[in-house]
Amino acid sequence: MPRPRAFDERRVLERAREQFWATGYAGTRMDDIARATGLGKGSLYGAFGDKGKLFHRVFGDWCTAVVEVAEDRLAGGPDAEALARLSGYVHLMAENTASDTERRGCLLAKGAAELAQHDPTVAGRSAETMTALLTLLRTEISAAQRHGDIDSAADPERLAALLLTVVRGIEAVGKAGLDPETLRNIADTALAVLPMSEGQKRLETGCSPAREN
Amino acid sequence: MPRPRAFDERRVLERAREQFWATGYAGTRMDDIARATGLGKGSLYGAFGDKGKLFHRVFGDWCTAVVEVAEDRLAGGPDAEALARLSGYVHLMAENTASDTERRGCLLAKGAAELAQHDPTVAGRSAETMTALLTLLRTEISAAQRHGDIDSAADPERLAALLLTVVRGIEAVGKAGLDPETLRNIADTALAVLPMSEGQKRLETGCSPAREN
DNA sequence: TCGGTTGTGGAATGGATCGTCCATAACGTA
DNA sequence: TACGTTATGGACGATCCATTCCACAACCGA
Repeated sequence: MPRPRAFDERRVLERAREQFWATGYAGTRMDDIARATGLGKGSLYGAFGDKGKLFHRVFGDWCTAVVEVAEDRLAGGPDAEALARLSGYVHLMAENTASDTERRGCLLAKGAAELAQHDPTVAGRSAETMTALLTLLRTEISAAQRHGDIDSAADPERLAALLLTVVRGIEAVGKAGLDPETLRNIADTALAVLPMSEGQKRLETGCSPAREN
Repeated sequence: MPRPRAFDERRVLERAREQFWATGYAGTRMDDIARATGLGKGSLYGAFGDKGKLFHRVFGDWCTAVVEVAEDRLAGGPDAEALARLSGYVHLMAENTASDTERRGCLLAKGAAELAQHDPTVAGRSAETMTALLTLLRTEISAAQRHGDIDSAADPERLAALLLTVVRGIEAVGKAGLDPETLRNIADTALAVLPMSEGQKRLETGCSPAREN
């Protein structure tokens, strides 16, 4: 019976994400979002509540996407390729930051930096996301250990935390101004220093493991 | 001849820093700073220009301090202790984040995340800071290589970039919600996976190198 | 075709915020 | 002690921004 919505909710959220991504939470005006989406204020507020709720929605979707990218790259596949999957993931993340010519960074980092301290929803969601990424990385490291690539004496939990830190750190130093080539090198180096099994020839720290992405 | 200032500029900048640190640039009101410092708006604007200039001043001082901490911990000292200095520095940075119970994070990361994209001054200053930290780390890594601790085949530039990424990454994942114990473990792990010289017994990845701080 | 319900979009509102202004205070010097 | 100069701090103005409101439009079922 009611009048149906004339807009595509997904598309509106995409536009809103662009705005928040570009100018942060405090720096984005609802007018900007209204103009970017073509919606009137009434529709915007009717559909999403208020600015905070809209941001939470966008932020949550982003976090979901971050984990999904990791799942696509990491989860599932033979143990023999676990190390390659890890390498592919870390390089992909480095490449994302390296090619972010507009220096927008990652909305997860940006949002957490701006709001996590005062907004429990943002804090909780970002913490969940970190935990999910940690689990994915740990699983793959264990797989690579089972296959005999990574030294089985190493604690997979710790190596996973290190890799997560490197991935998030690349984002941070990239935003802080390090050049793209350096960012790519960091990904290479992080993978090169992973402790390999006794039998494995240790990769040289000075050069890169195979880039398969 | 003129009436002298009744406030201590250093103290005012400290208070302003607290505010910007706690609530970010956009989230801090000049009225807050006026109240926190006890200054009236007239004095504030007369002494520091405007909100942007005041932030630049605070941000610049912070960056200087970040580099000074690194210099204190890293620069100068015998090659034989270079590895210990590196360890001390990385652990100190991890400890700083781990003990930041209010989750304020680092103003350098926060400011860069919020403003670097649109504010060339902030972008430039943060990039300078990264470069300075890189240089300090590279120098120490070279020293540790000379002394035969770190594998001399490794590229010190790359290892320095990796360590910088880990340090900044710890800050990022800490703000994103990882627990303090994990943060400390990350520092341990990062140091444990550094490529050691042939003759050196490789540290176990599962446990920590000596903590001297 | 018609009524009820919900969507739409722009005008209006109320509060907050940056920066200015100015009357006054405090200091050094003559 | 008197004067010129700068500091002080609170009131003020102009702007901005999140949110609400409302008159109207669009759709669906009867």
